[in-house]
Amino acid sequence: MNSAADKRVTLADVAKLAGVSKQTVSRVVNGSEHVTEDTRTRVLQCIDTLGFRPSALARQLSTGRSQTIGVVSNGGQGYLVSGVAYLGMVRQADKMGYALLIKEMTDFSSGSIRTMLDYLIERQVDGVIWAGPEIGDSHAWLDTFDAASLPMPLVAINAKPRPGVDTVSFDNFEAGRVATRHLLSLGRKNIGHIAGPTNRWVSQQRVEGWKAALAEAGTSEMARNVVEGDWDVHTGGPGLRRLLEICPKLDAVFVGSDRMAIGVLAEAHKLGLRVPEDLAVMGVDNLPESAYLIPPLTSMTQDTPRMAEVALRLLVRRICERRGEPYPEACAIPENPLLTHDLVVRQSTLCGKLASK
Amino acid sequence: MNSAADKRVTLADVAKLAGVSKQTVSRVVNGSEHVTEDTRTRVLQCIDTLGFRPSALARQLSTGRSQTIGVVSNGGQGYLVSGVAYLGMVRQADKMGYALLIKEMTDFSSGSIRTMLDYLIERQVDGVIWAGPEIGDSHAWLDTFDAASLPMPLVAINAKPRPGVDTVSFDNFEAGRVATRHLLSLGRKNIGHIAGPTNRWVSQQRVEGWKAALAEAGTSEMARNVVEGDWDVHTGGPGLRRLLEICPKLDAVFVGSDRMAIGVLAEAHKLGLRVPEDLAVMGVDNLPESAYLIPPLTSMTQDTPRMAEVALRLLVRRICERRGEPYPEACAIPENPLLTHDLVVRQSTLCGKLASK
DNA sequence: CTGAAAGCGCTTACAG
DNA sequence: CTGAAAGCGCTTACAG
Repeated sequence: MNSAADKRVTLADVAKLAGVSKQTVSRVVNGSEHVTEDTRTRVLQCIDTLGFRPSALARQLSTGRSQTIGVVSNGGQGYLVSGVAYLGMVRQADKMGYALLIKEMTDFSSGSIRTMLDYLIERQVDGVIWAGPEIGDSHAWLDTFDAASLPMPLVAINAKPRPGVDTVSFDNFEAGRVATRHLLSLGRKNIGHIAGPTNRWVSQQRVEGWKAALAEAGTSEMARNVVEGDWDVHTGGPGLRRLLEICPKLDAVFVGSDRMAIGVLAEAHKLGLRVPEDLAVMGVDNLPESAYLIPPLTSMTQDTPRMAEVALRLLVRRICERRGEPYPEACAIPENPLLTHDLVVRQSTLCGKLASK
Repeated sequence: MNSAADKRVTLADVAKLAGVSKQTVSRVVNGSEHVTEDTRTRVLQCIDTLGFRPSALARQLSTGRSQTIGVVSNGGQGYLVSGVAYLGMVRQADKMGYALLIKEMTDFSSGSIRTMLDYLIERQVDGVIWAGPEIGDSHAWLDTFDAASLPMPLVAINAKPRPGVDTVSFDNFEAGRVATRHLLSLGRKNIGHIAGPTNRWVSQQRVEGWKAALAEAGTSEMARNVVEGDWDVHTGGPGLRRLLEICPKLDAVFVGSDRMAIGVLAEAHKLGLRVPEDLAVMGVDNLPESAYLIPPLTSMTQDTPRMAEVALRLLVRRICERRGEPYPEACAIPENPLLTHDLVVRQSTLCGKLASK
């Protein structure tokens, strides 16, 4: 009898049963204080017997806020962003009372971007996280983006900081520099770098960091020892082989991702190169698995869930600001924060001798 | 001037400018045929000049459909489900014109479940994917679940099939059996199993499959060689050590996840056990990395994105059925399908001699 | 082909 | 403390 097939129970139904106005029921539902304890309990009871569930849709339409944040990603390529980062976002969104509306983009033509933004506007999301990785000129539209042209605030993650656009990214330049310095500090003389795709902002920054470290050490000639991978494990091996062609005396390699580094370790093993004695290897990401590789992999920890969290908080801050409301303390995020990686040294770069220098 | 701060442009605004009724504008927006080419172009032009974006919210309220599917997950534990599976869902949802509303649960008390369902009802999602892994009695509520009590259909993934509840899962029993048969076929006599958490349905099924294979082979005495892990890489090593205590002559191990298998490989290496000569090792998941481990890992491929896709299609089918509408061909999914894993044999179980038997 | 009316289920001022 | 009215922006019959 109380089946879902029945018509939806509305505020009006409750009001009628309780013998009050919709108004009053609304007050009870929203916890207004201006209701007698008497009527409140009566209304609550009617809500219960009728199994009333307020329609969020209707509320959203009248209040103009959807308590929803749109997340635009590109699933195919952003492995980490799509997986681990979601966890950070979902959790944070939940805490702040927002739901996440997930959308995916497959190309970044200006038409597709317009369509996506229009969709989000139609859905009236309260804010947008632009989570697609910056590939080529995929984010070029942000260069001329006028924040005021969008009815809701937008925060980009893992993209190049731009004036007028909120961005939460890792300091990939610094990551490249710290990694390279580490290999230099081991006394390695022929270091190579297997970068991520060269059209990625993240990769480019890491390459710049690597160059900077080499320059600091007066060894800029190594800068040509760079090959391109695609982040994925299967490009690690071929990357190593190409590096060995460029630089046969290669004795260390800074790999752009732990997954490619796994490929490098496999290839080194196949080639009979001892790690770290003959070849020091390090990656970026510090996957849970990395500590258990053979040998355990030195890496740069990248706290992706944290990036997602910070982005969400910043977004909520912007949402509140636009509405002229105070924002929660937790949302006091600095402008365009650059999150840092941490170096975790393990056996793949640490051979007894050199380490204890 | 056309800033977003301005009031929202509505159907009425367009109607006024075009000198027609809201009605007609609505027809144009929704591509109705009963509009003169003349008025259509005029209206379209007005839409363009005004930058009109129809409010999905308002449409949803009047049509009663949100074109949104609620996905309930539990981020902390469902690494794969939360990451890779989302990609399959998002993609499929997009194709079928739905957006995904992501929610996370941290506990499975009946109160939390009720709250979550109420939330989804309030949001008026068109359907629900229940994606939390089945842990202990987390899904017990489904045993007495009356589908008609929910205003929208629900599909559970990776859970025990139950009468009256749509479920899309892997055939983990068969996976356990196939894996164990593989190790038996190699001539191994002392096989062990590192299971996932014993309170997980998935783990239990695999253990049952493993027992079944042993029974078939008349070697049920091996069935006691089971220890529990938590799916994660760090429990692989300890798992192996405990197995060696139980069964010092251990010569093969069926590991419940590739990530734990990575831990096992690391531990075996540390103990001086040769893989596969002394110890054959295999996992489940067939991660991209697994082919590049040392040695390359035999595994059972688990197409998680496909599970997500299938679940979404089945859900869309149910949504259409409830409304008495025909459903897309792609949604003709069988009831409670069990997806299968594929055995991928690699070096970690394949030593020359035994393999060529 | 086109339009006036009523309704989706809430909330926001405004009175009492 | 409580209620009648108008409105959020669209769509669904019903007429013409």
